[in-house]
Amino acid sequence: MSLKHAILGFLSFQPFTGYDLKKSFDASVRHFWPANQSQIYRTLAQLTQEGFVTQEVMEREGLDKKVYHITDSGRQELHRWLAEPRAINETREPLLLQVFFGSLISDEEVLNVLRAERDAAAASFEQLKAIYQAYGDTVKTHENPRGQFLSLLTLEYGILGHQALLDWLASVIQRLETGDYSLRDFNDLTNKEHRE
Amino acid sequence: MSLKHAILGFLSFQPFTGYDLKKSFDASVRHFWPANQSQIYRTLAQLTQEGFVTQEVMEREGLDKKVYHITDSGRQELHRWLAEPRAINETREPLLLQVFFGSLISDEEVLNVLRAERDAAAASFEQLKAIYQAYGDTVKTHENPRGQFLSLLTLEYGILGHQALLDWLASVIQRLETGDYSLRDFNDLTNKEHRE
DNA sequence: CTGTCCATGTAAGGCGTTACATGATTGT
DNA sequence: ACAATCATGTAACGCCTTACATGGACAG
Repeated sequence: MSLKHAILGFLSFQPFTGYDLKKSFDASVRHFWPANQSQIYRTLAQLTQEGFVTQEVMEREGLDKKVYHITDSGRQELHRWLAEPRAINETREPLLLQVFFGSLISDEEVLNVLRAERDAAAASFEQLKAIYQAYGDTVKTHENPRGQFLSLLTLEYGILGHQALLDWLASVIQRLETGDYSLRDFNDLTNKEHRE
Repeated sequence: MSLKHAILGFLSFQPFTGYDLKKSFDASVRHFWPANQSQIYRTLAQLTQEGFVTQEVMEREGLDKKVYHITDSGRQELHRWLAEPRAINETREPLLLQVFFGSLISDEEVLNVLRAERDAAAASFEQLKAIYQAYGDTVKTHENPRGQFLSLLTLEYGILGHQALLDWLASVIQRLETGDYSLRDFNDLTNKEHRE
């Protein structure tokens, strides 16, 4: 379970309450690992049970506040998970199902779906670039340049991915608008490996 | 639930058994919508209950064989779903968590993870291209050129996405190997919209 | 005095995976 | 004789989402 390890990751930086963890997720990793509140609380309970975190209870008016700390065995587990290559990750894309079965609906209906996707993708593309540009200069001055660099790489990934998506969407929309059923040619793509 | 609609999609082409549906998934949409056998059977039971499919029982030796047919209300539901724009789809990328928290492990450990990912991605990239090239010429001669074209577009998407991924991985690996913490410059990227 | 922020959780249900179980037919 | 293919399912567990519930503090 990756959510466990994402939480351990944040706690390895500093102790957090469930509430603050939620804010950290939303502020940094939500683009590639969204997490919701109830999930975070449940997972913190599990982590506590497994001995990977401990809770420090701060008495408050109303409900008590619980600050979570990572334990040594938590750090060990996190390290193990981070350094371990994962097998291929399976992705599910409802949009592609819509395209795949697109022959069952009209061109206008397909285009409607594609244009909506393009608009949404364009918006988050701009958003990612804005964040990227806002933090891009902070690497050298950051207390931990390597860590800052690595975390910004995830934004790079998002930007490049969105670029590829927008590219594809534009070309698909154009082909459908003109009734041109021609396919892209990928023969120019160098595949240096597997060649003799 | 998209699996429901993927199944309805296949059944809109022709009746299938659960077993054959599984093979159809594996042969065509597994790259963007993997489905396993028990899930398919459970979902077929649900669809039957909802009146979107009917079963035709064929008596056999051993267990009976059940062929599923889509109903009119199933076609209607499928159409509705296909034509409806979805909101943004959330994606979860364990690899990016590993990179984001990469400051907790060594360069060699990060590189190990990234190289494994690159190798896996390169393999599925080649696989996608091979399928694409095998079917690329069939559009014009296909009984349903539009449908064939649309289904091949999903392969295009996969190929472009993998290209972007491999691109990113190569450049990240190179920067980490040389200890170069510089970021990509995306200022050249045209964003024609949102500009005055 | 209304709403937002801080902070905690429970309940229920849907989606997905893994493992297990059955049993005939066909190919090596 | 053994394995693969055809074909069906159940059980159990894990992950994720949505909705609901509580309650003080503080700002407009």
